[in-house]
Amino acid sequence: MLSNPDKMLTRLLFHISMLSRIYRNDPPGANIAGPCPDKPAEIRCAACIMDTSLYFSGLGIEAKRDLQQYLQLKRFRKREVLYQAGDECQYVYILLSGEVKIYKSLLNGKQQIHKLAQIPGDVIPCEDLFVDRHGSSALALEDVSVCYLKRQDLLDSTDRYGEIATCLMRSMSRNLNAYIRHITNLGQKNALERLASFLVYLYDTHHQRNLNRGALQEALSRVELADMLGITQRTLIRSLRKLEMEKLVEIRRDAFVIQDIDALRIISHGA
Amino acid sequence: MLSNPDKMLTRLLFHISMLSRIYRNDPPGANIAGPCPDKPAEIRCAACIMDTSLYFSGLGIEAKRDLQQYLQLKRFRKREVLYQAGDECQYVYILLSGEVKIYKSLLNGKQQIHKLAQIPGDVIPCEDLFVDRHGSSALALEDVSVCYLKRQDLLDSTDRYGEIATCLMRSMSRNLNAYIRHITNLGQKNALERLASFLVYLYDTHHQRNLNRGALQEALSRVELADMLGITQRTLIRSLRKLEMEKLVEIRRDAFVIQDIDALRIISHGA
DNA sequence: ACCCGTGAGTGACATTTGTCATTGTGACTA
DNA sequence: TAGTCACAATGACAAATGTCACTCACGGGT
Repeated sequence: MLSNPDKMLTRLLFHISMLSRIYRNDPPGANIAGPCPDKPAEIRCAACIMDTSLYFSGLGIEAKRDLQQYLQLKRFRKREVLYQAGDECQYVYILLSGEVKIYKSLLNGKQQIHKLAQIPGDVIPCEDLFVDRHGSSALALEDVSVCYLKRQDLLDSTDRYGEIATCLMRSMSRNLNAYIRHITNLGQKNALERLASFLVYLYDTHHQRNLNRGALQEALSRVELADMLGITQRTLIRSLRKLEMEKLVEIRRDAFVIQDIDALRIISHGA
Repeated sequence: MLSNPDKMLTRLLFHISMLSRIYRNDPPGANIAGPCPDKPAEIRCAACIMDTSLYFSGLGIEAKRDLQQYLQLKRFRKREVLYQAGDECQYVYILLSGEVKIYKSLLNGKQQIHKLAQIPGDVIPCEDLFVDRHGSSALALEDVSVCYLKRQDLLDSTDRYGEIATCLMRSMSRNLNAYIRHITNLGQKNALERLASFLVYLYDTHHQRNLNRGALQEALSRVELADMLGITQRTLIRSLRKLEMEKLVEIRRDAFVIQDIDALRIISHGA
């Protein structure tokens, strides 16, 4: 089976040579040692990969270079923790591939997933950029690769290049709207409608990223999906059953297959 | 009865003369015509009022001046609409006094209030800064006064002065965290816990603004409060009854009087 | 091939929440 | 002072959701 994230990463690595040249304003034929010859190519590529980011791709060369000096590459294994609520908020991560859940734990053991980072370029943690300690926890749902840099370095870079601030603001703005949608779902919709909304979201994001249209893979367990939708596992499965009965979606162990996206959209908007 | 918002505005107006002097680097005794002598004092004051804003007070003089040229003052009557979802997103408002609800309407007529702007300096709409059309609607819950300027002027100003971008990012960051809290409340708490959370929030924000500690006035109707907490009016009132029975809060027609904030905090964290 | 662990799914019942029609209450007006 | 209006509050019942103990199914390791 083909693993899309890895494929994407490979494609990105392919572009490194061209991009690193551009950053240094070298002529096309020049030797591509890159600006930091002491670091392995994988790390040098970090900044280049930003070109595929939804937010950072529009940056000018100067700004990119400025960020590049701080950027490092890192991988997290499936189920590995990026950070936990209460930890010092030292690093900012830019997602390259994989999926990360960001969640808050309550005293009674419940947890609320408030964000899934899955689009390359997603900034983690967007909400804690100006906070000393993390308010949420982050965990890799699959193998994940990220660029990361010190939060303070990013803020410094932001001061030097206004464009970077704009990128961050766009990212935050996008997040704000995603949160508003989430709030509206949780506040005004019943379990079935929330589930339909999630499936529509999944469908749309997969299309947006041109992933295979048939089966929507999702790394969340049933309990995690329930934690995100603000329902219990029991209710989630009841709702899944119902959508399956009505032939709107096919439920596989590891993926969902949408059979009637229009009907799902209608349900998600509230009966 | 003493109206706090108006009192605050009066106090702000009192500071104008001093502040406008500072902006122009005039000696203390100079004539205070202000940088825009063609506009009435009320409008000129707009920029100065920013000094009391949670976000803009830290700006340097140059940045403030830059913003000042665009700022205008405006008042909205109780129940007046600032903007509606779908409208062109042309202006940005900075709250001076009063309270504004920001909400999303669903097709089935329900509405979800996702934010109450009530702290002087709150930026409205924080989430639509990079969007052409409003995603939510905003309505004044009481008489409201705001500074406002064109969205594009603000963005231009942001490009010239990085500090302004930082202010906006801090504001957005604060909003993000407020939304995350809201999501967690809606997703993981029952009606009683949500209500307790709201009362605690009300208590804390009133204290933060040094309002009278006894009765917490709230401009929301019961239905609106229910719309914010994601429950129905029926359930809201049931929960209010329960807290009243247990002597944790006294319910007046126009205000809440907290009787046991610690117990409320415990309830709000989930049993 | 078997065991075992983890997560998915189920059934029965309790509890919470929603629905809807109706009544109560205070504020404003004529 | 009565009339009127909007909002607050209630009762009875229906529906949705949660709880909890349980079974089922798959995959990995030995």
